[in-house]
Amino acid sequence: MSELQDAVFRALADPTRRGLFERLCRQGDTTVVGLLADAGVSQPVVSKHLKILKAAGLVHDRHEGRYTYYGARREALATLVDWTTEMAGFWQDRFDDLDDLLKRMDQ
Amino acid sequence: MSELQDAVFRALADPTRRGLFERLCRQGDTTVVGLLADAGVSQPVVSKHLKILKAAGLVHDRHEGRYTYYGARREALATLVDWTTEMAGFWQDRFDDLDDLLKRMDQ
DNA sequence: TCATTACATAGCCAATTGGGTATGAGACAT
DNA sequence: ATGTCTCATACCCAATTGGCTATGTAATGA
Repeated sequence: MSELQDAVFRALADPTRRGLFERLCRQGDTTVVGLLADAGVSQPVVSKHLKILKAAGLVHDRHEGRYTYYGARREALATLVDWTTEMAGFWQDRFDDLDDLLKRMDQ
Repeated sequence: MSELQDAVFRALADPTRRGLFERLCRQGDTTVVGLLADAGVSQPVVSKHLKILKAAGLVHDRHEGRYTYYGARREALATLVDWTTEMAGFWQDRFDDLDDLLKRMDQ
């Protein structure tokens, strides 16, 4: 029901956007042209996707001269984690063996 | 890049589908009519969404007479957890790098 | 000053998506 | 045997989405 939750899930649903976010996680702050290289789409499309990721709180931007550096906001992933944890929680009430999932989440 | 990962993210992007999955997590195996109550959409639409969730491995179904019971498949959440963990991991790595860098600069 | 570079926005279009109604196929009850 | 109930599929439609090109604006460099 949460507005933010919906924005996060929706933003990460597109593979191009997920790819952009992944690259920002891997390599830190990057300019649009920097991201353009392996994005597989045109520059305006990259800008549009970044705008959507920003609206979902998944990235931040910083202007330096004519460059705009984008970076991942990993705190936003908490939305995903919280939801998954909640779903797993409902399960814990229902089943006894959650080991595999819980072990993964422990890491 | 993973086919399954893409299906999972895409399936959970829609609020109606997420709602269905949530209810299955909360209340265990349920029939289509059972889910129909609070879904806010017509029965065929519920069936269609369940089909998409099933294709993503997020739910399973079991036939009993004229009823079809759907249930959440917990293993599928591992896809989400793994991805999130990986993204968080890159963060950790970069943090370590930064730490390392700062230590070098201290000398 | 003028060209170039970095980026965002606007406008366009085809494909996908999420919803609907109509209908068919089994299972069950009367 | 017939009607009802559960569910899935087929088909249709409007809205959204994801891509493109063209263009504008600001910063930089020659």
